[in-house]
Amino acid sequence: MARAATTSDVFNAIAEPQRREILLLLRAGERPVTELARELGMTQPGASKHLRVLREVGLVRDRRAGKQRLYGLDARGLRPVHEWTGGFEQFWNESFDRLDAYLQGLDRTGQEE
Amino acid sequence: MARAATTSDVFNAIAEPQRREILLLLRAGERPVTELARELGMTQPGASKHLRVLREVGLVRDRRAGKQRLYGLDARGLRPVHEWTGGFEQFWNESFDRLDAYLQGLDRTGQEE
DNA sequence: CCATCATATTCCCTTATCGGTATGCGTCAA
DNA sequence: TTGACGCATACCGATAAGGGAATATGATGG
Repeated sequence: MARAATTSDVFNAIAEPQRREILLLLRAGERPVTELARELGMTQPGASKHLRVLREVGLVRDRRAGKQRLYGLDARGLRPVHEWTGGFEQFWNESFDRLDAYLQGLDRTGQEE
Repeated sequence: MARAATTSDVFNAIAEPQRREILLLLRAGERPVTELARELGMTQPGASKHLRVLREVGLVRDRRAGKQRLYGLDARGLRPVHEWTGGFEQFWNESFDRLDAYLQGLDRTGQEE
């Protein structure tokens, strides 16, 4: 049972580096599949499959334009991720104070390895 | 070649729902493995394995406390994720304007399926 | 040193994922 | 209608992830 109910989850969708690349590119505007594939150095089926995942979680939208199919960004799904990580914001500041205490302490016990 | 170079990446670490739960719990303070497992309804080995992933990407730190091993949050690694998604912030506002135009357009062509 | 408790690791199985290649399907032009 | 183009899907192989159960490791108390 690999990766449990992770599928079709936005967190999972952006766990893939190439999919993140696609999203970054789409900030500049819509693109057809072939152009995405070319810009990212992947095959056309590869791009299509990543786009399918992104579409299923709602991060991209597609639109027909003649023979082409233009993919566009729908970044609204990224907002929950931004907010989720934002829930830790106080902790990554606090880390420098409270965590440093840990780090000293565990260096003392765990250094012989 | 499943999941490519995703491994040992923070994005991948938080792609797992249970690992996200662990991080949320650890905001309230350090905890031993067994307590985490109990609170999340998973087995002890299961918790240990998830904690291992989180440790390898630097999201948690462990510290010995007698027979126990206390895990604590190190949220600094979440900051890049927060910033990455933040790079799309203007787009999830803009979406309501620009994207709605797409959506109307593609409903017209893609509705027969 | 031995027993015990807490945790990590290993093994096994099932399943998902990624990449590539080949192929199917829809659209447009002639 | 046919052929070319753009893209999606199916299939295949390799990989590795997640869960469970059993076991190993490590520290502690007596």
